[in-house]
Amino acid sequence: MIIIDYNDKRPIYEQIAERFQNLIISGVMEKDEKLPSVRMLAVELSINPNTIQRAYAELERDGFIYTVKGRGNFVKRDEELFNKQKERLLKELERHIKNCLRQGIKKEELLDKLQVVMMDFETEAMA
Amino acid sequence: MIIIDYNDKRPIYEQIAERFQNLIISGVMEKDEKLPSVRMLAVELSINPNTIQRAYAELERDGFIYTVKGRGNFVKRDEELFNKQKERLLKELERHIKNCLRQGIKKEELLDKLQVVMMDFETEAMA
Amino acid sequence: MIIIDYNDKRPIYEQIAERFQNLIISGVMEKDEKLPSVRMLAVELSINPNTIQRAYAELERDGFIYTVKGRGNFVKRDEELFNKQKERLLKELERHIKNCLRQGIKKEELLDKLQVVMMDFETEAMA
Amino acid sequence: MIIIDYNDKRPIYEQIAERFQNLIISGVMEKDEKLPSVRMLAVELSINPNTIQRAYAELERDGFIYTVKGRGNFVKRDEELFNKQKERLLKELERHIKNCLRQGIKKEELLDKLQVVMMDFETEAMA
DNA sequence: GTGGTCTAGACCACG
DNA sequence: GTGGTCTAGACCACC
Repeated sequence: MIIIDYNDKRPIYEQIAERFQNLIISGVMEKDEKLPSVRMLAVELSINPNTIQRAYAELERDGFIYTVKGRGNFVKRDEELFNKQKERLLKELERHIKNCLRQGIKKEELLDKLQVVMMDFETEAMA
Repeated sequence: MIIIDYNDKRPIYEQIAERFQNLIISGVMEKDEKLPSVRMLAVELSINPNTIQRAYAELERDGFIYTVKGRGNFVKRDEELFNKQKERLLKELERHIKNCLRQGIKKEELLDKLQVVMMDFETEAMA
Repeated sequence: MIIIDYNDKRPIYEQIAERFQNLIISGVMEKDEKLPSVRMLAVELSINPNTIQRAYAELERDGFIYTVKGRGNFVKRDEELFNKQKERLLKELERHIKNCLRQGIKKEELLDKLQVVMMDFETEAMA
Repeated sequence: MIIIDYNDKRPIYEQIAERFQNLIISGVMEKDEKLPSVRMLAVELSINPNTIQRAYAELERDGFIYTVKGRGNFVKRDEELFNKQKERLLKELERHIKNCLRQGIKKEELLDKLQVVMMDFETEAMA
């Protein structure tokens, strides 16, 4: 369920946190569903439990999961939060698009790219 | 001409390199134009000369400038390179758009966003 | 009668103990009144009996209840104890007020807050 | 400047973070003042650098300091943030006062306590 | 020299 | 068995 990309420059704990965030927001993981325990996931990914712990701490701090000591971590699903997250993503996208334009990429190229990616995504989702 | 944002999480050398890259690709800096000397820019930004040095090294490695020992650093303008850079940017954009879609942002929202940003950019460019 | 807040960071046994403590000191639970049995309460709250056990142990240790083997747990009501408890609370309040002052909250703000809360509490108590 | 209380139940990193927060909000530490380096403070308090690191990470996340890699951590001073922090403290105070009232502490006792603490604080501040 | 990440392994509190 | 904290020590990126 979780894949670590060691070529990715971002820290491992961030990759893990982002991955779960995706699973939660997209609805693949349901409300109150239990996340894998810190230790088990650590073994599975063969990384240190501390690293998982940190990813989970991040997710809890950001409101995506809640922790019950002695029981585990569970999905939270806070719609309001999801909207905030969406806005953050769009903001970042804006920054990125502007950067593209400033470096001379044409409007048409951007529109094309967007169309293609959306098409890909849909066919992928069907499979 | 160069502004450092200390709140930005990216390393300083990267900020500087990116800024010059923008100036070069957008054509503000012309072919064979001289970049500020390492020492002068270091004083101007009151940062360590090593940091400037590294930014310039990065730019040279990526083919945006060329270095003449004892004379300075100069803009290169290699069209083929610009295309590579464009592709890199579009690749990154693709990744980001996919991320948006996976987190439940609708196609229409993305298209809207793109339109708005492009409009903004054009009016901004006129001013 | 007892509500567990899983968002609360404090351990469950502490929440339960505090809740009973409130009921006892406020007089809602009378002297020699029987507390729910460990097992029944555990089932009712669907938590581990050990947790209830620990809450009761805490209450007994602090002198709020007494245990009769094979019979159950009963409210104690020891006025002297209540005074100790009061002092503990006031001590904690003192620490907190000092913290407020150190962080630049004005005397007037604190007094205002106190007045408002006391007013609220009285009208609430009447209802 | 920093004291760790090993009797305090709260984690060390939290104590350290709170202490700096106090110093910053109260104005003892000025804008852009440098905090002790992670390693130096670790040696001084004879605790592990990771623990300091975590305290600093917390402070940065909460907006009290900013980090410049390779240089150190510096005081931020964001007035808006301070107001939020003040409200948080008052909220907590409210909760606490209510708890006192519910456990039968009289209004007069609370008012007295407040007066005394404020007096203490003032004379202490003069010294 | 600075901060940031990660591992290995320990201990504690909780259920 | 669960998560939370801490230590010791290593390595990296940055300045």
